[in-house]
Amino acid sequence: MEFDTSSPIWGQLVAEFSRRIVTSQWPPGGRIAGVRELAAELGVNPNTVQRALAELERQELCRSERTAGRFVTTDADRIDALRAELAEGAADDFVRRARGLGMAADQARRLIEERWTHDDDITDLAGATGHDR
Amino acid sequence: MEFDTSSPIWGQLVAEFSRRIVTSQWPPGGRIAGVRELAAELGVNPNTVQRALAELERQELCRSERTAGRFVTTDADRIDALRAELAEGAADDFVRRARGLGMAADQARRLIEERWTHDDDITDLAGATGHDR
DNA sequence: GTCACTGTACTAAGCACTTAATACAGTCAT
DNA sequence: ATGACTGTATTAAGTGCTTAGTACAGTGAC
Repeated sequence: MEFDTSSPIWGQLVAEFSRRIVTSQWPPGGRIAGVRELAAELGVNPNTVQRALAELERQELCRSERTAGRFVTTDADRIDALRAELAEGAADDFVRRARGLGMAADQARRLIEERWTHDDDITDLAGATGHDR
Repeated sequence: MEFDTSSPIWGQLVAEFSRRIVTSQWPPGGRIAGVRELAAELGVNPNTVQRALAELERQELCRSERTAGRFVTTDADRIDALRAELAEGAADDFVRRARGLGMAADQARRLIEERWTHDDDITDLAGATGHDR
């Protein structure tokens, strides 16, 4: 997996593991691979994985059985709440950035619709909110 | 200004300064306050401001007159391109995160519309993409 | 000339993150 | 009992970010 060097890897792992939980890639009650195995899969140090999982545990998204391994929570409400948190976080980030650029609601909506299908198109916003010329 | 401790401040300054340029808060050709003044305004070290402005210069968004100060580019096309880059970046980030959560296009659209007006509402997504219960 | 400003450069210190390398206690199959 | 697995803890090293402090060259007003 590729990581952004400009923010801590353990934080990016928290996001990735959370995503796996809400998409049931890591199903409720399922056993999570060991820190050494995850570290090898992700290409990072076991200590870094450990730190990310400790944070997931703090959020009660998983629990450690100490010697048997680590398991995803069986609390479906907690998982649904996590999904809502992540969705709202993504939406609020976009709204904050779009408003910061001075975009209007319909402009933002059109932009999202456009980027939804093709992630590597080139969009020309020049003139829509641009300068006098 | 408040900064996220989990990513470099100079990078957050690049984003903030870019925002000021595309919103004409820093108008084309306008003089940019000195590094010491900006640092005092933002509550950071002048060295950190310097690093952010050096990056803006590398992107040809401003140029240094060495002793007279620093000025925003007068190239309106470059500024329009920057606005498009920032808008697309925000949209692509949201699309990537929303798809990663398994959201459908109309779900994503509704979520954005909802978060556009009220940034601190509580949205209940439980059941929309949730578990069997 | 003097003074106040500009951008720029450099050092030293402190801090968080990441890594490698061990080490230890508990569980479980054999 | 032995060996292989679990989570967890610790140390040392290297790196990047941020800060404080200092310094220097060039410009312009007086």
